[in-house]
Amino acid sequence: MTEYRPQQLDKKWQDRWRAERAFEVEVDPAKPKYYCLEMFAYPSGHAHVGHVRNYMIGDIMARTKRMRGYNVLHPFGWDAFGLPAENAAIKTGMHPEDSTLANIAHMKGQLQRLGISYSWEREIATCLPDYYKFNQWIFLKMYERGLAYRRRSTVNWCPKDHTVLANEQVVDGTCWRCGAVVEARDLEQWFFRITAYADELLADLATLTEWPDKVAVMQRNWIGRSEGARMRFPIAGTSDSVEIFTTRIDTIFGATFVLLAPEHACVERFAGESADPAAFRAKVQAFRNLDREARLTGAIEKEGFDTGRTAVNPFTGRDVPIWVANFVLAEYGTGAIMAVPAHDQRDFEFARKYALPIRVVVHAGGAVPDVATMTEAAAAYGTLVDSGEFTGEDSPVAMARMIRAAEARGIGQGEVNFRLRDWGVSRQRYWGTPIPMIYCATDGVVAVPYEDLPVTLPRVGEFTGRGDSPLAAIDEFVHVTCPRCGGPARRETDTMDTFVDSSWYFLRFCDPHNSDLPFSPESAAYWMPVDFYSGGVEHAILHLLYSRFFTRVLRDVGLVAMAEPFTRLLTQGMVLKDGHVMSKSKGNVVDPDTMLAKYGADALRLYVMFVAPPEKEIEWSDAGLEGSFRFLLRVWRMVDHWCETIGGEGMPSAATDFTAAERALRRKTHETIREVTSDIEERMHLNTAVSSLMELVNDVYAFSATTARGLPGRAEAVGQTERPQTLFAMCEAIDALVVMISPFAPHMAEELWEMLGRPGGLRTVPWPSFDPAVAAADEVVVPVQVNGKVRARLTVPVGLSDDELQARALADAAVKAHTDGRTVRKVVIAKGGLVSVVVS
RNA sequence: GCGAAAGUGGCGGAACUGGCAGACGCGCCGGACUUAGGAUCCGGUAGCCGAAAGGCUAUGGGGGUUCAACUCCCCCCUUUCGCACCA
Repeated sequence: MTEYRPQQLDKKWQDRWRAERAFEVEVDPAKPKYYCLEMFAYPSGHAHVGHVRNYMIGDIMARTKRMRGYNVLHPFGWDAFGLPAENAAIKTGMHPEDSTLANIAHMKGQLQRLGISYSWEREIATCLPDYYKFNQWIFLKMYERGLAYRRRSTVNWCPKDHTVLANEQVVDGTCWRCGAVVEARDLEQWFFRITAYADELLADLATLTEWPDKVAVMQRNWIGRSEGARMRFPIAGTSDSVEIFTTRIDTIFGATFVLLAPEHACVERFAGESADPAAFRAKVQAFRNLDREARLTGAIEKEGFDTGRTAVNPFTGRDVPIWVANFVLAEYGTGAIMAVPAHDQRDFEFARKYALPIRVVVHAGGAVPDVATMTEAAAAYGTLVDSGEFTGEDSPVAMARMIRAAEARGIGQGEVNFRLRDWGVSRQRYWGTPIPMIYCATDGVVAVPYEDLPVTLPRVGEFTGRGDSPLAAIDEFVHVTCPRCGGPARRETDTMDTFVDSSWYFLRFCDPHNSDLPFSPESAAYWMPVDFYSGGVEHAILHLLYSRFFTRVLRDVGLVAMAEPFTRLLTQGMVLKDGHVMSKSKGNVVDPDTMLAKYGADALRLYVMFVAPPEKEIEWSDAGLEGSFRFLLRVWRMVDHWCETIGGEGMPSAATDFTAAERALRRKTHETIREVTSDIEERMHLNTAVSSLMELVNDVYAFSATTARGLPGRAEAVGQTERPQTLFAMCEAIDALVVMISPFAPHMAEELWEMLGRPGGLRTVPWPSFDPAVAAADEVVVPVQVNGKVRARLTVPVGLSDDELQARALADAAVKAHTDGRTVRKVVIAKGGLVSVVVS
């Protein structure tokens, strides 16, 4: 009896895999490829069980696909730039580069100890110049194509620390560090024109058939396409006009005032032309600050004030007042709306509050709303009334006609609007990719030439968290000569959003050491798209949308052929402890290394896979882990018990004369092969794959008890010769078991395979194949229902005719007891093999 | 408020296309082996009635479609997640 020592096996096989470069791959056009990827990690320091669950899930797929004959790319890397390291530097003084590299080293060790089959030679870290050089390269390509541009935009500004804050650093409207009330401030910032791809990003969601619906829906809502019209309302007494966007042009005869966002360009102009510009501007600024604060605390009261100006409703010709309102969004549409209080709830509340006029212009079903008494807006489509030549038409028809009329008169046109906005990528931070741009007094904005890349991030000595971007304080960095005129110039000192890093890293893995290009088109043509991608649902919108955007840009640049980077997506559930998400601050993390010391990597992997389907959240349980460990012991004992009789390279020759017990075991073996294969590859139900393996083990134990060799630990007749058929059936079952358990428990499986004397490392062994002839039963149990209740189970030969089956069912004594004295109205024989008798 | 997903034994979960509800595991109960068992092996385990055979009731609640519903349809409740003034 060989003892199971998981810690020794973990080390033995991990060392051997590394020495044999077992998981390194090259492009091989002769073999089908499979690109299996888990979202790379932010190197926070220590991975807990919640993090590593995802890597285990991917590893099951990678290891299975390898044995299924695929050339499997399974890489890993580090999303190594970001705010936490910089904040830690402010607090502890440790340089972000030092802390990040130390964290990476530790976490890499953790993953290796779990036996995740990564191609470590392809490891990348986004904070290294050989990676972020190509962030800059892609940025320049974007700039050339007009997809990267600069404009003023609002940021959170802490007036005390003189610094820009990220949204998550704003707590209840105040600075997270000093508590000062955060202000809105306009800065020049770089943007990526993701909206240029909005239509394509939306339409192609339909092609992502192997994504969870949930994620596609979230992206669809995020992009938020809406069809409507843009209309010009002339400003009374001027030759200018206010442009509005509406999706309800059919209600335009009820538009009784116009509302502007506080940031709207006209607002500043009206302020300047007003009697008391200072008072006017004070009101506007109050709205802007309140707006940002309220976004975090919840709904705000709708407020506004009269600009004193009026516009002309182009359809009614009447003058309508122009107001500024705090709930109108500057970023959406034109930043101005026509208010139709009778048919829009927000406009209705506003009109009631400030006693503005209301006109009903649409009648839906039911009572006609009365302006004097109505308590809410009537938002439904209906038939137009009091709408001039459009009166009597239904809303959808009226909308189309009104847009045509507006276009004919030159006062507006149909327009599609998106909720999606361009992506602001500037960060006034240190620990990120420098934006490769230069500002020259003579030449203006100049791109850094490609041959000068990378613009290397200089090492900053001290982090105070105050003032501008830390890079702005480094003279050698800021002062450059203009690449165009050679004169003095200034570098951009902002860095890029770290979402840039993660928007193309999956492409870098195809060719991670390329120093000329982000990756070669040939490598991407072979490996892309990612066949299986798994990660947290918290990335359902931004990361996945940005990655889809980048892939399209790189397609248009000519580096890749396809548009969608991820064929199949799995969003894995979180791991909870005591009902809460694991986190260092809550003190409820489960450290994988603690579990490894006790049970080894295989038991931990098996437990996490078995306890629930991958996409569901799980509650950590020590008892469950213990149970998985016991199952592995059970496997170990059985294989150990049989390996001297069925071991070696020669399989017992296939016999024909099987006993019923041997046939039953072979049937179970092949059924298990079928179920485990489809559970892993198709359904990703890893929990039921494990339970199928458990059932097989239970059957092997039952079969073993019937043999001369008996059960492990109490072999009464060790050495007695078994029938070759018995050896064949046992050998077939155990080989299939060891191979199929290997994605879950790779170290133990390798060791058992070696103990069995089988040639080759397991990754080179083909996955067992399902033989339907062996799996076919010769008898089946058919339940018989009478009026929907099961009253008997008949054991009948396979292939019995429906007529014969019906005859036997009705002849059965237990069935008769429920049919005697009644009339059989109907007998249904279901495809699945079930007889349903209806009596009355 | 809008959108999405989910609700099954003491617990985690299974049931794939409408076809035997509760696979598999944890826990618990019993047996074997044993100086011992918290190891191992075997068996039992949804609830209620019954000595048993068997019967009845059960998949959040209420209706419906069907020979047959965890599964499909309608209404309601609860939970989780996402979006949250998008004109």
